[in-house]
Amino acid sequence: MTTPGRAKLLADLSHQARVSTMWTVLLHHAIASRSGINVTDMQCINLLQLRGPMTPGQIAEAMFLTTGGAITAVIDRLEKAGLVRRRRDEADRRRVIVEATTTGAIQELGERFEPVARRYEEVLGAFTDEQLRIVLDYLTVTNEESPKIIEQVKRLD
Amino acid sequence: MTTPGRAKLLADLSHQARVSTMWTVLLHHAIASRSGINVTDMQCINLLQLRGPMTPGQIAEAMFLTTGGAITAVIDRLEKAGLVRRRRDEADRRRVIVEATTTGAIQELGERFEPVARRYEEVLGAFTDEQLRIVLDYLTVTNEESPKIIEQVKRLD
DNA sequence: GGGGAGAATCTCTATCTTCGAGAGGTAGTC
DNA sequence: GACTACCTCTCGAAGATAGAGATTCTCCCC
Repeated sequence: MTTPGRAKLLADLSHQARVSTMWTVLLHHAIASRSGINVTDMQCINLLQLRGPMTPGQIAEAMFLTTGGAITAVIDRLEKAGLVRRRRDEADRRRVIVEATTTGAIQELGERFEPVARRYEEVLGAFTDEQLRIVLDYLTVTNEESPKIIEQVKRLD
Repeated sequence: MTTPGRAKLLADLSHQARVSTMWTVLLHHAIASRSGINVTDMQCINLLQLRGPMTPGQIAEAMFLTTGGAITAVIDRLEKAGLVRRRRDEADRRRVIVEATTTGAIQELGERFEPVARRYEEVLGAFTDEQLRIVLDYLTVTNEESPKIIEQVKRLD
């Protein structure tokens, strides 16, 4: 049963969620800008760090870019900067596996933004364990749903 | 006092939050791609809808773009598409105020992605009112903090 | 061998940065 | 008030960078 109170709650949540996506994108720009790297390139690193090694084709599909032109150039730049590594898939030698490196440049990149992570955790200090577990639930559930929503958008027309 | 349980909780939250930012950026690409508009242009509309009218200079600063060329072109494209409107600031005639329109093209754009919003609310169906209030709190607090974090990143070097 | 998949290369276009011009505001001086 | 010098804000043009689309090359599978 949807009470008036809940309808308002959902509307407020939708609004704040949308505001949140705006800040997220802006924060990405800020970080990329300060790192001297491209927003696209940074997003590619994120992808590789969070989802593990991928082929250029998979990266292209996930990021809405073409294999030729875009992705090859992205990987070239990142490889040159020592942030990712290309290696042939020995099982299927047509394929290339791209993976984020784990030392050097990429560690520096991470450490550079430690203060941001710390600040985030400070903000969470206002919440009890019990409350944070609920927030964690929320994030986990929406994260699981996200790829499906993106698929839905892809098929919209 | 930080218990071992809480440390794990914070680490999990940081991780899921980072995953969430990744999906957010990908979702933005998907939506822009499907709307036949540029990611940058869409982010600009978001900004104007959520923060109200701004000058080209303010937009440029927020979006990490230069006033010349980039922003002028973004506004030109959006104005041509009927999504924003330019008007002179009568108080300071050097300034231009850019604002999102409220009818026509921009409404269609919003309606087009109704299904996404509905799906999001469906996901929230698994949570009680009480839990959603906590999530709303979380989003509100982090949204208030975001501009400060972005400022912090800008000043990092 | 022939068909197909996956990545890289090439050409063309779109978008962004840099530099500079022009219009408009502000403060100091007389 | 009027003049000057300096600042702020937007816009325009030329060069640089990133992305799309088509083609080529290597490798897999039948």
